Amino acid sequence: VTADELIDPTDRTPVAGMSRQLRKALTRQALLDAALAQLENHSFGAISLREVAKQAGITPTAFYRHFSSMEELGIVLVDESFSSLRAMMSEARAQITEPWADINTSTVTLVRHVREHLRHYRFIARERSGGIQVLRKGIRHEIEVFSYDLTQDLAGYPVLRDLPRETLAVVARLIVTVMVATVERLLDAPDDADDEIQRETETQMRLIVMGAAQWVTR
Amino acid sequence: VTADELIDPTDRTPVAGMSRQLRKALTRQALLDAALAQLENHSFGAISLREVAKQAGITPTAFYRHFSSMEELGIVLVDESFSSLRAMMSEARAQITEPWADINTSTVTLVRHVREHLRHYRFIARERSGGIQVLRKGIRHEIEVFSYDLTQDLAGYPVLRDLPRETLAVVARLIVTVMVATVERLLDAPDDADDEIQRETETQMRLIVMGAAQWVTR
DNA sequence: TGTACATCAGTGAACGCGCGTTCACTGATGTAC
DNA sequence: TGTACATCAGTGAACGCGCGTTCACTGATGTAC
Repeated sequence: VTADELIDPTDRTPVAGMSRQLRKALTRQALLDAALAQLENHSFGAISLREVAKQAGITPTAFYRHFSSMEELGIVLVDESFSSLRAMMSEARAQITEPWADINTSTVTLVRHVREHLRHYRFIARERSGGIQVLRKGIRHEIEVFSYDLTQDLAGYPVLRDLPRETLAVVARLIVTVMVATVERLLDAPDDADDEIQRETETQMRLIVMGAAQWVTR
Repeated sequence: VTADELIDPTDRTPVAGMSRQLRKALTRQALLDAALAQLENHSFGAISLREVAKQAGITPTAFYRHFSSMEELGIVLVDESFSSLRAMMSEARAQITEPWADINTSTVTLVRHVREHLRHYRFIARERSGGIQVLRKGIRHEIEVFSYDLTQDLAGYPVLRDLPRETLAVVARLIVTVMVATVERLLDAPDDADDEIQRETETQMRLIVMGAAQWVTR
């Protein structure tokens, strides 16, 4: 099996030595990629099993060898979308220093990460408020967990040390709200607006942390 | 024409003295209401002309006497949804006093207004990120105008007077982001969470304004 | 006021289309001996 | 190592369904005289 053969998962010509297991995994990924491609222009509720199968290079019936329904594929897509975000976050968490430096680092990282995973973020942003309940619930849950983790991180900053736990959670949810809004802006904006959006987000984060630092002494 | 006859716009039995114009207006509103009802459970891209016509009490073909397509109906629905919000805002604008009191008033008003216009807000919240471009664009435009108006209002507060105009705009967009997030939370939450959500939003708004007031003196 | 004609909101049959899902099948891969 | 059988990813025909849209129509409302 050469690299070229692996590169095109829609090539279903028999290849000596490629195991059934590997071919199946490639087709499965081709289905996920085909769905993600269609999701650039349509919401999840508007894409069809037939079109996804077609673009992945299989017949509609073969789809069922991989997923029991489009909904099941959607759930896998939510997980796939968040997994690289989770990886990014645990890297970032290892490099925490102090708020004012971290705000710059994390906003720059966020903007770059969105640009590098546009299709996943577009999917998440759309389906977060979309019509398919199970996807909406899954996405909201991931974001809640994210907010909770951020509350923990905020508690580590000396400048916020004296805030009650519940207030820290409110601040964390506010920050996540700003992050979500930033993602939405990036998805709508041309590439050359990235720096402008990053600066605005950074300003907003600084405002929030300044307000929070004042909070306890008001 | 009695009140009873006017109450049921799906009643198409001839009524002496009801003008064609009035009957047509009633049917048109019945179509908009039917669409709004279906939008409680489905995104706009997922509701059909046939179902909307059926629920409004007319045949699918008669739909075209009122709108050239579902998309056109959607645009009217966006306008209808924002009109009561705009009315609320211009009322609120007449009662501006000082930031700390206004934050409480406006968050309480927002929560109540969302509860009173649930269907419209749910439609807007979904389609703001939804798959139908013309609706998304329309909604984003309305929100931009809203942000611009808020920038003007903020400029009137003595405590923010010394902030540069562009910073005021950034603060205004941050506040609008929080408002949008609040609407989304209200749509997901049970009625008895309203007070909790209102308090959290109020806290977030106070944090932001405190941060902004500090901004100029940093 | 009465009559003849115009308007037009709503009807019902019909169309072609893409959809999800079923079914019996094919043939390469995998395994038991 | 060779043979016979099992597995199973993918095929292709077929189904019934709801969709948007067309068309010629009906009959109450509206208007001109």
